[in-house]
Amino acid sequence: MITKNKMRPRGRPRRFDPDQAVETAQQLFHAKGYDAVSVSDLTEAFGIKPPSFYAAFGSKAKLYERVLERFTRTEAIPMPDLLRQDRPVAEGLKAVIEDAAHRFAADPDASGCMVLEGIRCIDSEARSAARSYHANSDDMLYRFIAERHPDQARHLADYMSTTLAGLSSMARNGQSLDRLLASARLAGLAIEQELSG
Amino acid sequence: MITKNKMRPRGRPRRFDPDQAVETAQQLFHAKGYDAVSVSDLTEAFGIKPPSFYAAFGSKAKLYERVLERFTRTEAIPMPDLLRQDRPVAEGLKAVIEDAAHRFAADPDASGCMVLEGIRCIDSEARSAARSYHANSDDMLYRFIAERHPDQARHLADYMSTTLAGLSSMARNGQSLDRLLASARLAGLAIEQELSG
DNA sequence: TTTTATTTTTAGTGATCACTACAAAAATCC
DNA sequence: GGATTTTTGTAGTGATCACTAAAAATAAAA
Repeated sequence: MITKNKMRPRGRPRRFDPDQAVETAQQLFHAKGYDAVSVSDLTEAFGIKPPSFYAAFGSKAKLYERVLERFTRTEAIPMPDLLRQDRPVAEGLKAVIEDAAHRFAADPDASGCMVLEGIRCIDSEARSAARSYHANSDDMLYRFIAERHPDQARHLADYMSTTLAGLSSMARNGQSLDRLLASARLAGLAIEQELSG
Repeated sequence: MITKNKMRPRGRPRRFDPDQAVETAQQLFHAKGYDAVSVSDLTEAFGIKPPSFYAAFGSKAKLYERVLERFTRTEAIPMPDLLRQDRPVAEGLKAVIEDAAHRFAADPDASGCMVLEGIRCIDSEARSAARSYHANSDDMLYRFIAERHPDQARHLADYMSTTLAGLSSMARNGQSLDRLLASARLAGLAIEQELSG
C-alpha cells in the first residue's frame, strides 16, 4: 500500500489548493466577519471562478464550517492544554482568560475570537455552525470547574463565557493588548474571590 | 405666540407618524440588528412606500441615528442616575452592571444593548453612529471612577465596558436573567476587590 | 378657482448577492 | 487515439439591496 496519495485522479487537475484557499478564507472571515465577506471576495482572493468555488466547497456556509474547523485546530484557545485536571481551578481559568487576551489582540487583521464573533452573524447556517463550537468550549470550561466545584460551575462557566465574549468585543473595537490584559487581570480577581470564599 | 404647532403646513398631509415609525424601527433594529433589517422591512412595518421613507428620514442610516437617540433617551442604562458623585464607586459600578443584566434580558425580542450591538454592524455609517454613543457611555464610567480613583479608572472603566459587552452578547445568545445576574454578581467581586486593595 | 407646497403612489434604477447551466479544456484509462 | 472523468471559464440566473425620477393627490394660500 504505497500509492493513493501521489496518484493523480482521473480528470482535469485542480489549478488551486483547497487547503490554501481555506487558510485564505480564514483570514477574510476573521478580518471582516462572515456576512461581510462575499463569494466574489473569496473567489477573487483564491484566483478562481465561482463554479470552481462551488465544485470545491459546496457553498459559502460549508466553506465557513471548514474554516471554523481549521480555526479551532490551529488558532483557538488551547483549552485542553490549559485546563488540565491537576491544575488549580482558578489558575486554569485565569490562564484561559489571559491566553484569550493575548490571542484576541495578536493580529490586528484578525482580532477577537472567530467563534464568538461567528455566533452573532446574520446567516443562520454559519451562525449555528459557530454556535456548536461555542457550546463545546463552554462545556469544556463547565466540566473543568464542576470536577472540583460542582455548585459554582454553572455560574463560573457563564462568567467565563461572558468575559471572553467581552474581551473579543473589545479586541475588535481595537483595544490594545495591555488594556485587554488589565481587564483579564480584574476578571481573575472575581474568579479567585469566588473560589476562595 | 399661540400657533405653530396646531397649524397645518401647506402641502398634502402625512399619512403616518414619523415618531411612531422611529419607535417601530427601534423594535426592528434592536431585534435583528442594523444589517439584518432592510428598508423594505421598515417601509412595510410603517405601512408606507420607499419615497415616503426617504422623504421623512433621508436614509436608513439617518433613521438609525434617530433610533439610537431615542434608545439612549428611553431604554439605555441610566448612568447619570446610577453614577451619582456621592455614591461609593464600587456601589455605582455594581449598580450599572446589575441594571444592565436586567435591561439586556428584559425583552426577549430586544435582548442585549442596542449600542453595544450596533458598534459591530457591517454598515460603517451606522457603526460609527453607535460608536459615538458607546464612547460617551465609556466616558461617563471613566469620569465617575477617576474622580476618586484616578489611577485605576482606565482599567476599571475598560473592565466595565468589557463586562457590559459580554453581558449583551450572552443576552443575545438567549441567556436567562438569573444567569446574567449571576455573572453580574461575579463581576462585582472583581470591582470590590480592585477598589478595596 | 388658481397657484403653490408637500406627500403620496407607481414603477422603476443599477449594484450586488449567492449560486448555476453549459461546454471547452485537460488530465487518465482503455 | 478515443472514451471517460473532472475542472475549468463563459456567461449568465433570479432575488434582494438601498435608493429615486416623475407625476398624481391633497392640502393651504392667493
